[in-house]
Amino acid sequence: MILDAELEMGARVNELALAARLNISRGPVREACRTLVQAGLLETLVNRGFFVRRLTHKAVIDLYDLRAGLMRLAGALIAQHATGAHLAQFRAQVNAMDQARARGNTARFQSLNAEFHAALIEATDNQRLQEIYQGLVKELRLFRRRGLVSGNAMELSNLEHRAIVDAIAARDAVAAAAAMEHHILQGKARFLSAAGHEIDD
Amino acid sequence: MILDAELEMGARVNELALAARLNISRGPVREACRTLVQAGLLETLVNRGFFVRRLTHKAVIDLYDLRAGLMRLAGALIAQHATGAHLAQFRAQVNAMDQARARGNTARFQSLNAEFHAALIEATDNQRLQEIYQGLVKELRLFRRRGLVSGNAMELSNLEHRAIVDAIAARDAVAAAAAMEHHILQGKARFLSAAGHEIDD
DNA sequence: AAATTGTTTTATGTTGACAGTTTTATGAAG
DNA sequence: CTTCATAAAACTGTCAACATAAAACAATTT
Repeated sequence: MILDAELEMGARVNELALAARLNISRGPVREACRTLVQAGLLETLVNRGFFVRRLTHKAVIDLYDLRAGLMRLAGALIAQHATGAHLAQFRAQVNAMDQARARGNTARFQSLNAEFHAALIEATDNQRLQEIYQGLVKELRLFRRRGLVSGNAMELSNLEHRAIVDAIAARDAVAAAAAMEHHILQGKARFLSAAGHEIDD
Repeated sequence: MILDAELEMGARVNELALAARLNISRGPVREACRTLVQAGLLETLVNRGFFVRRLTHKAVIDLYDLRAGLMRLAGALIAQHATGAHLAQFRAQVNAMDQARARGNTARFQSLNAEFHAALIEATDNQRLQEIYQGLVKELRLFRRRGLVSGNAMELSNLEHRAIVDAIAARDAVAAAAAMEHHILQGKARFLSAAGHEIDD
């Protein structure tokens, strides 16, 4: 509900209403909310309840920096560990994104883009890194008014994707790390310059 | 209780007993456990309860890699943002660690070491980075039989600390990032070579 | 009319109880 | 003495109710 923007930022989570809607009692609702607090999607105020976390501009920038750091690490790890199957998958995903871009299908591009990033993180074979990264992505989704992406941005983004895959294929950990970091920081720059119709990554 | 090793790895958390000990009911205990699950200190099995997380050797290695990546990012951020007051604090902490080392006071060295790392992370001015890093440190404490550190390891460690502070003082983000990463990866190497009497960082 | 105070309403924090599952204990058979 | 089946105990998952704090509203005063 939070990620689908059914609950807007700052909104209070009514435990009783939510429990009624889900046909459960308040106990499980509260336990779930505690999980979401730790995940960064909710915040809690004593005797006032749970609220959808309000992300400041700075917090979003911080999250981009964090993602850049994690993705940099991911690049180095993948370059060391990736199998041929992984590389084939990455190439297929990048090609599919080019097709979506050619058709102007931004929604499909974004969907494929998220899958590509998830596949990269999975290939690191670092469970905790996956968990933390996916948590950050969810937090960022709090802020993204999912939408308009220019064809130009898609093209640039996918060129960066190719650079990443090429570095991994060359088993060049340093280059892969740099390409990953650069890609996320480009996404951060797009967010900063065009607040509103940014491309996700 | 988990971090003080009062509950050993793999142990089941008895909700009723814990509630009785704390003079509260099971509800708050369960909510706290849910938080600890998300923090990585507990794991949950349906109809069986909460268990202190069991860290495999690989999971510890993965955590070191993650910490290295986060600390690398921290180094770059600090080099850009640190104030003179920060630098003075860092230098004082490193000097204090040298004194503790000279006296062979390993406990104090470790305590100061933890403070130094916490101060570094704070200086990044990135709230989420702080939270995630401190979470990782807690996870790693699950594994550390806190103890014996050779004087030699302390000396090497503190030399790395000085390299970090010098790079920050020079406002060299690249060097600071590299020094940070190197420091943590050295810690990882110490863990790998000497399982049992490793130095923490 | 604005502000302040008192009252009602709403919602959270917590508790104790119940149902269902897992674990442990018990006892019979091999 | 071990193994398996059965019964008892213990514990988790969930619920409904109570107590308390905050918010909303009404009435009084300035």
